[in-house]
Amino acid sequence: MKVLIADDDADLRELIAFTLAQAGYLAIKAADGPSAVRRFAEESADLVVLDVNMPGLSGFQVCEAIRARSRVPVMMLTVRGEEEDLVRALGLGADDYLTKPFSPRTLLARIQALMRRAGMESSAPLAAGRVSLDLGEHTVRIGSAEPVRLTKLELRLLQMLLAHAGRAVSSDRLLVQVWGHRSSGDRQLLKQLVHRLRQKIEPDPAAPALLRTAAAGYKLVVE
Amino acid sequence: MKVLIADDDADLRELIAFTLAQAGYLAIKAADGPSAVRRFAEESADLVVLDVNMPGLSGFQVCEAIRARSRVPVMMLTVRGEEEDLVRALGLGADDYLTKPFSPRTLLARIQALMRRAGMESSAPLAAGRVSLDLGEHTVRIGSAEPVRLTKLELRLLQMLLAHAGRAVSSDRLLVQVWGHRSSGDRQLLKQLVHRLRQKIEPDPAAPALLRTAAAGYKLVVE
DNA sequence: CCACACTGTAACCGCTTTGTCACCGGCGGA
DNA sequence: TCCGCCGGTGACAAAGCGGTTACAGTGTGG
Repeated sequence: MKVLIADDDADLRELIAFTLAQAGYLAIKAADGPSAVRRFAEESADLVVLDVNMPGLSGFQVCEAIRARSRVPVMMLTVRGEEEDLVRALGLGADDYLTKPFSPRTLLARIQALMRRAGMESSAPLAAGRVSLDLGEHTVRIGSAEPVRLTKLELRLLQMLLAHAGRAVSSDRLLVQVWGHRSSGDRQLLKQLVHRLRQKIEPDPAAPALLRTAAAGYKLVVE
Repeated sequence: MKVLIADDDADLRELIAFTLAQAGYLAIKAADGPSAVRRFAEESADLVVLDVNMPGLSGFQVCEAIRARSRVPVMMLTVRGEEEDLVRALGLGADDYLTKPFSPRTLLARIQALMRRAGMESSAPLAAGRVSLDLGEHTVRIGSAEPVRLTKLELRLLQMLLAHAGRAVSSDRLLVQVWGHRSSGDRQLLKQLVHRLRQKIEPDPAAPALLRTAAAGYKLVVE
């Protein structure tokens, strides 16, 4: 599930991205209006979080541009007390509206509510290289092979690796992202999960080509 | 369009009623929880505005009662800064949430947004593939077979699956949408309901062809 | 009052998923 | 060399989940 986050405040942008990534969403970031519109088109996001005040194009203009092409849920962010903004945003077809400051939990709850409302449980598959993940169906497809069914944990692991395709992800981070919060001593779980996943997706599980061991963690190889 | 306004603060209630009346809605008023539930049933309102703090039954309880019977849009009102409330309200199936104090314009804009959204959703098709649902008669017809009578819950379940025909709908979402509240631990209910529905609509209930188990939920197969 | 339909609850089965343990082999440092 | 660490592997037990049967409570209509 891809969420586009457009905000020129780097701190806030990263905070939102981190919160959503923890919740299993794939965060796509943009720092200004024009790049938000571009990235939306490129990535075909499933939900958009838009700051009202952005350089280039305002959140309103971005919202308008997006609405011209798509009915994807849009959540607008603005500073407190600008009532005009709220009315304008909802008039432009935004689906929800949040005033800063807000807590990550609040944001997450509303985003989940929007997703639920939009009926977007399943969505376009995530893909990188020959690996494409279908979150709705809980399957991966490697190249043109038959899709393989994955369990919840396998799916989550692969999703995290896919989100950082080509780069190594540390064991600690994977533990946190897949299980939520584990002591770093719990490598055994990860070891097993990787093993099981390799059995499913590697042509030769003994010589991993896709899911490789990397410095202090693992990485997904996409050529 | 009828809007039910439930708030024990007479001033606020009248203010909201006046605002909505100006905008062309028919306002129905209730001053406490039990009368809100009663009036909702009597008047079959198209949208509900609920204060969280009310005598008799809290806004949450009223929301739960309404969700048990209807998917009408619900907007909750509460005092500022009660983050728990927000999470809880959205979890119970409320559609929007506003913190006091708010301006009448804000309320109106959000209510109109909710109405718009509800209007879009109500156009959801009642048929897909060989499955067609008659909400008035409480029946389904599979292909050209005889229509089958469904119970209230079976109808709701099928309606939800039909709204996302071909895609998987998670158990949690089905629980919220069919029963209205329910914690995700209550899978037993869903299990039973699916079983009973399959007995009615599947040619061979032991090998489901229409209502299939999918990743973390169920889906309706339409070829 | 009884019969019936509807809904909720419990218990059981079989399969899958997940957590845990034990062991192996390579590698680097004491 | 010996030892400990680390990743990989196989095996097994615990937990979870879906399907099913059975039964209890409730409300309705005859």
